[in-house]
Amino acid sequence: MDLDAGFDARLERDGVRFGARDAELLRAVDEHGSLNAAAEALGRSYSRSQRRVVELEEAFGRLVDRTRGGADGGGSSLTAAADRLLGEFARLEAEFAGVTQVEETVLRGTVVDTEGELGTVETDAGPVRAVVPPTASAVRLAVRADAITLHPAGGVPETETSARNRFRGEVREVVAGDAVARVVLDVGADPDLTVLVTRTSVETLDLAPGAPVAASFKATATRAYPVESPSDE
Amino acid sequence: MDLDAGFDARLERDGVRFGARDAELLRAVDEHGSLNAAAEALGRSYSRSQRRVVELEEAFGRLVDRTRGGADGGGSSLTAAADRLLGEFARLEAEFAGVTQVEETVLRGTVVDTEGELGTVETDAGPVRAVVPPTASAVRLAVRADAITLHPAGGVPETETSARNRFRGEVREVVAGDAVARVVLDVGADPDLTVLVTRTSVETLDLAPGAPVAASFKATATRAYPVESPSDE
DNA sequence: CGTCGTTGTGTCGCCATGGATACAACCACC
DNA sequence: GGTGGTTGTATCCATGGCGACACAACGACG
Repeated sequence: MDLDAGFDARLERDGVRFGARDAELLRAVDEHGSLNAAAEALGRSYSRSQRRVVELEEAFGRLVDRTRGGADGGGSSLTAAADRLLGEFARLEAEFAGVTQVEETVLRGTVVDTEGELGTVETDAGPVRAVVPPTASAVRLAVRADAITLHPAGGVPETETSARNRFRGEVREVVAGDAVARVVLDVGADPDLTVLVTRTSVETLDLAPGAPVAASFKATATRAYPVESPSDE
Repeated sequence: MDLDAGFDARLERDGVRFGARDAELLRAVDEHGSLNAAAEALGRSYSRSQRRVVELEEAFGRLVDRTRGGADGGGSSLTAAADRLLGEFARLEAEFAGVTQVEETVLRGTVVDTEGELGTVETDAGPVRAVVPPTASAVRLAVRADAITLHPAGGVPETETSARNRFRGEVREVVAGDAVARVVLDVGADPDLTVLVTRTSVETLDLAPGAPVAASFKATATRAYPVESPSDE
């Protein structure tokens, strides 16, 4: 499906939302040294940009140090608070971007047991402990490729680690990238399990098609979602 | 800081964005059996809602099966495509929500080496392999609490697993929840490392204040961000 | 064959966002 | 003391999203 997942991140305080557009503006102020030049560079009107800064400052505190007059007419620069805000926003955006970019394998299963927020989901590849929604029996289980750790097939008994889920499988394919490799694992379930590891790991673990391997991932990093059809009345 | 992180998720195709508002509408159609009743229930105008459905269908394919006339006047129900779309959207939203909810520890460090998208970041707790931005030396390193696996202090040599990062630490605090526990670890760095594990793991690993323990996490699940101050010219 | 609650379609107007423009205030420098 | 490029502020206007409303089409059922 050629569906693109996207998002608009925001930081909120006192009902005021700091979004991508605001971040752009502050970055432009930082880059050009004045609100005027910033608005110009972004193709926005000065008046609106100025007002927006004031709005933001009412919620987030002083963001811009302004100087008026002088040989160069003055200018504006960011406060430390604005720097922090921008940093926080960048981190949030990067994290969201990670969600849309990292591959994940979706297994189908049914919840057979639940205690608190955790539950056990029975899948083709075996039982999986995961965070399950309060009321749902048929679920989809999404496991991020970067959340799975690989081990030698014979290694580490399950009790030795806090990763509660463990599959035994066979390497089907290794797609090596620059520094990162995508490993596709046959674990006896319909969709193969794709795992993201460093190339170093590919070597130390001797990952090649046909090799046996164990895959483990944490229950707390695995989320189950009610299976689509909301019309199951 | 009382900053709230938020987001608006969307699925996009052919430039048309399917957002939370659209999901609400489709769910209401499913629930009430007609577009009319759906719009009514959501306090929206029928005309706008109807047009929106048509817009969406131009990009995402048939979403609503309509019946006109009949004793009950007709009605609408969701197609399988709409169910899938809603499922996909719910998953996306849940995943984003996870990002804003799961705690993470942010370590400061400097990039000392880089190959491809990966790099080595030197931190107070030792070197960490992580996904690093192309140009940045001073970085913040965010590690999600649910991405860290715990092991007995003496266990598993590093080469045995694909988790390239390993810290040795001491349990400082265990906050037990319903089924999940938050473990705070002293790893010799300024912010303590918080880890999310199941209560089962707390028992099998004998996690209690003062206990020695090893924490490992994957390089591919660790992201570094340029340190805030964009004004470092 | 009329009824009734739908689905379609068109038109109007409200309102929020943001651009355009004008003008006052500022002030180091020449 | 004038100059120049800022920061403030006010006002008007264009646009888009959406509600309000009106009306045609539909078709099983009584």
